[in-house]
Amino acid sequence: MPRPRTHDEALRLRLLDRAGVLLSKEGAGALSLRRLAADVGTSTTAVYSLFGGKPALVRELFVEAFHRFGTHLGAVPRTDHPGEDLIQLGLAYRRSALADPHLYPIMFANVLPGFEADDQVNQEALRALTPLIETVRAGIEAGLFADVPADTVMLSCWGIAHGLVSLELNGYAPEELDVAATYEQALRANLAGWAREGM
Amino acid sequence: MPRPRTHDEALRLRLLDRAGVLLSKEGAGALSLRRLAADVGTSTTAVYSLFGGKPALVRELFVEAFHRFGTHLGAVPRTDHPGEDLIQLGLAYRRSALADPHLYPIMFANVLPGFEADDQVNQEALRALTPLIETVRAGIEAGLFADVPADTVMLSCWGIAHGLVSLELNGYAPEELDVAATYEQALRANLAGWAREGM
DNA sequence: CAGACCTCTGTAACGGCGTTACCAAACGGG
DNA sequence: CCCGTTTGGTAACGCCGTTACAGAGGTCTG
Repeated sequence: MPRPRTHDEALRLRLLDRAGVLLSKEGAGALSLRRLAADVGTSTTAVYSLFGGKPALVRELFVEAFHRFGTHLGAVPRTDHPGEDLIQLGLAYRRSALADPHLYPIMFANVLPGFEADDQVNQEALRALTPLIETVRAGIEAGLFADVPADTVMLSCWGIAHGLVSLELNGYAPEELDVAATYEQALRANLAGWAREGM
Repeated sequence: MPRPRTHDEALRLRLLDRAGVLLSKEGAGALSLRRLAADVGTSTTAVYSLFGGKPALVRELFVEAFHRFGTHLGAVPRTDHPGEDLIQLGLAYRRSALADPHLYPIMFANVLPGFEADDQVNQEALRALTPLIETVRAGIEAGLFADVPADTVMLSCWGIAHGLVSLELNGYAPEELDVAATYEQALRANLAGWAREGM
């Protein structure tokens, strides 16, 4: 005999949406339950009914961020050239991060105190990276890389993309540098470094 | 006719030291002025007299973190082989980050709300990376790399190190992988990718 | 159709936070 | 010796996340 869900779903979406906007436009410090509730026209208690608290709401943003991220990566078409596919994945990685820059630190830096990604949500999140894994595997099967485990190449590709994007978002890219071009060059260099001798 | 500095310097150091310990052992959420003052046996007002507020205290931790970081990097000897020197710098980079893992996000992720590194402190901090810059320049002069700007190679080396260390600290390294070995492999691959054709 | 019941959500409170106003104490200079 | 200045403690303010409590409003039962 529960009360039927009336405004719940709509309110839930409005809260999540507004939380994302607050985060994207004003950063992590601006995301307070009181302000969020006031903006949406409800009370802080709603967050506790619908989510369970602030960390739980942040958790939803976390999976949402990875979902968008996975969409960006999944949109990259697979061709018969895994090497070039990896480059395109890397470019999509950066585009996704720059699309909403405040979502990126939620995924990869623990920028929201009180929220620690548990193993379950983490593994769920990492599914966004399956295009990367599969393309690395395809590259190995195509004989592109030297004899190293797939995880090694995968972590290296992820690392260079994450590192450069993270540095760029934190303002550490030299001003006079063409960041986009440098980024792509670095992706290609990293890939070339793993190439089988003579390729 | 100012009152002489009596306990100031000692109290100042005790506060900074304790703040570093709190940060390293319990994370960013545990660093509150009230707790810090209580632990050191003073009052929160002392922080305002000695530093000017919490962001100012965090700023001191920020420069301290970069100072230790620069010490680690500066301890790497220069040889006649800039390529190998770069690898050793990369290894020192990771050692430094793992030495006190909670200091690393202070430098490169904005994990402390309310503190944003201004340009002055940022440029001062980046001096810790001068060994990296100089070694890249030495590599270019030695003809190690293809014809690309020093900043490009430098950013790439920094990016792969930062990216892998950051992923490792956030628990994203696959468990079955030998992270240290993979890290060094990735450094070498990245370097090889920039190498002049036929080197 | 009426009343019991459960869910939802607003009000108000609690403890903790950073910050600030105020003030007593401590020391150097005249 | 006392005055001026700095230091740092007490207490308050306005935030925050969280929670106890109560009222409102649909839903099933009789």
